[in-house]
Amino acid sequence: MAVTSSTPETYERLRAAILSGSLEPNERLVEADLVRSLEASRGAVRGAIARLDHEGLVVHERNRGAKVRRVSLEEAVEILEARAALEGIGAREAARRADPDAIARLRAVLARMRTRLADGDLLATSELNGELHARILRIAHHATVERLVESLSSQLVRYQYRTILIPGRAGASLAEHAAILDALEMRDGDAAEAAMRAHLDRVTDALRTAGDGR
Amino acid sequence: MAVTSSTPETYERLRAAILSGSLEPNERLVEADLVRSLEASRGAVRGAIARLDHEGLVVHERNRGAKVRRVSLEEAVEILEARAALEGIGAREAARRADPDAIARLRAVLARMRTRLADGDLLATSELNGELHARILRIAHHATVERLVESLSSQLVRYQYRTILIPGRAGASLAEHAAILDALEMRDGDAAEAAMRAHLDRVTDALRTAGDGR
DNA sequence: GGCGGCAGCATTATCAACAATCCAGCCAAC
DNA sequence: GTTGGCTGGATTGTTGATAATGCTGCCGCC
Repeated sequence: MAVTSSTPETYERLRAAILSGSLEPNERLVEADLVRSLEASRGAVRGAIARLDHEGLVVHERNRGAKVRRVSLEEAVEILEARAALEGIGAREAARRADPDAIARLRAVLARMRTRLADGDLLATSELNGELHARILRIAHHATVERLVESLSSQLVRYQYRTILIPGRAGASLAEHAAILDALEMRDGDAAEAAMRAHLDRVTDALRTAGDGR
Repeated sequence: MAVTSSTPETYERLRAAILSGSLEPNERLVEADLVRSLEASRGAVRGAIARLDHEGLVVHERNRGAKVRRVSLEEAVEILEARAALEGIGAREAARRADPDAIARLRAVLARMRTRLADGDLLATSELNGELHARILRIAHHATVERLVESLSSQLVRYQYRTILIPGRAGASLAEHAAILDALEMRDGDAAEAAMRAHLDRVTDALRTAGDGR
C-alpha cells in the first residue's frame, strides 16, 4: 500500500474534501496532516494547494500556510453574477445544439425535481438542480464556459442549500427552469439566454435576502 | 544577491515571459532552466507551473514536463465568447458606477486611440484598446469578473494583433468603443452591456475571418 | 531500407534533511 | 493591568540526493 497519489489526484481529493465540507472554512491545511490523510507526497500536496489557491478555494499566505477560503456573501453574489453571464452563453449555445432527445432527458430531470419537491425533499431537489444546470452546459459543448462555471460553482457550495429554504423559492425555481427548457426546445437562443439569466438573477436575489447565515 | 523569488513572484515572472512571447507556444519549460532564468527555487518553479497549468497557459504532462500551451482558433473563439459575456456584465456594472470624471478619462483614452490610428500605429492602437477595456472593468468594481477576464485575455495574446490588421476593422472598433462609452455616460446598463457584447461579437467575427494565421 | 529492441541521456518526481519563519505563551518592566 | 520583548515549538520553504520515467539514437536483424 502507501501508494502515494500524484498531483492531479491529490488535487482532486483535497478539492473534494473541501467541497464536501469535511474541511471547514478557515480550517488550516497543515501539509504534514494532508500528507497522511491524502496519502500523497509532500510535493503533491503543495502542488494541490497551489492550484486550489489559484482557483480561489484556498488562501495561502507565505510562511503561514494555507486555509480553506471563506467566501463572503458579497463575493457569493459577485460569483453568481459572473455565473449568470456565463451560463447565459451556455444556454444560448445549448439551444443551438439541443436535439429532441436531449430535451427529453432534461425534462426527465425536471420531472424528478418536481416529485422530490412534492415529497419535501429539498436536499434532493437542490442536487437535481445542479444536475440540470450541468447537463445544459454539457449540451452547449463549450469547454471554456463549462470549466469556468464549474470553478465558480465550487466556490458557492456553502451557499447552495440556503436559497432553496426560502418559502416559495423552490416552486419559483421549478417554473424558471421550465421556462429555460421551453426556450431550449424552441431552439431560441435569445430566449434561452434570457431565461437562464433571469433564473440566476432570482437566485441572486434569494441569496441576498437569505443573508450570509452566520 | 540572487534573492530567490517566492512562488507568487515566480508565477508572475513566468507568466510575463509567456505573455510577452519570449517563450514561444509549444516551447518546453525545463525546470532547471527556469530555476536559473527566473532565479527561483525549484519548488517555486513547480508551483508556478502548476498554477499556469491550472490557468490554461501551460500544459503539464506527468513525467514529461510542461510546455507553453498553444490555443487553437476554435478555443480562441470560445474564450472570446466567454469574455464577451463577462465584460458585458462588467460594462453594465460600470454604467452604474461611472462618474463624469471617469467617463472623461475613458474618452481621453479613446481620443488617443483615434490619433494613433490616424498615424497608422496599429500596435499602439491595439494596446490602448486593451487599456480601455481594463479601465472599464476597473470602474465596474467587480473583482470576480475582472479576475476571470484577465485570465481569459491572457490566453489570447497570440491573437490580439491579428484582428486589427483586417482592413477597416480598426475604424469599426473605434466606433464600437464610442458606442460603449456613450452608453456608460448615459448610465444605461442595458445599453452598455449590449454595446460591449456587440463589440466583442464583432471581434469574434474578425478573428474567425482572420484565421489562425499559421 | 525498415523495424524492434536496447542502452544512455535528459528530465521530472519523490524523499529526507535542513534552514527560515511565524506564533503562543511567558516573564519582566512600567 | 498592560505592554514589550524573548524563547521554544510547530510549520513552511529550500536544497541536495536519489529513484522513476520518457525520449533519442544506435545497432543488429529481417
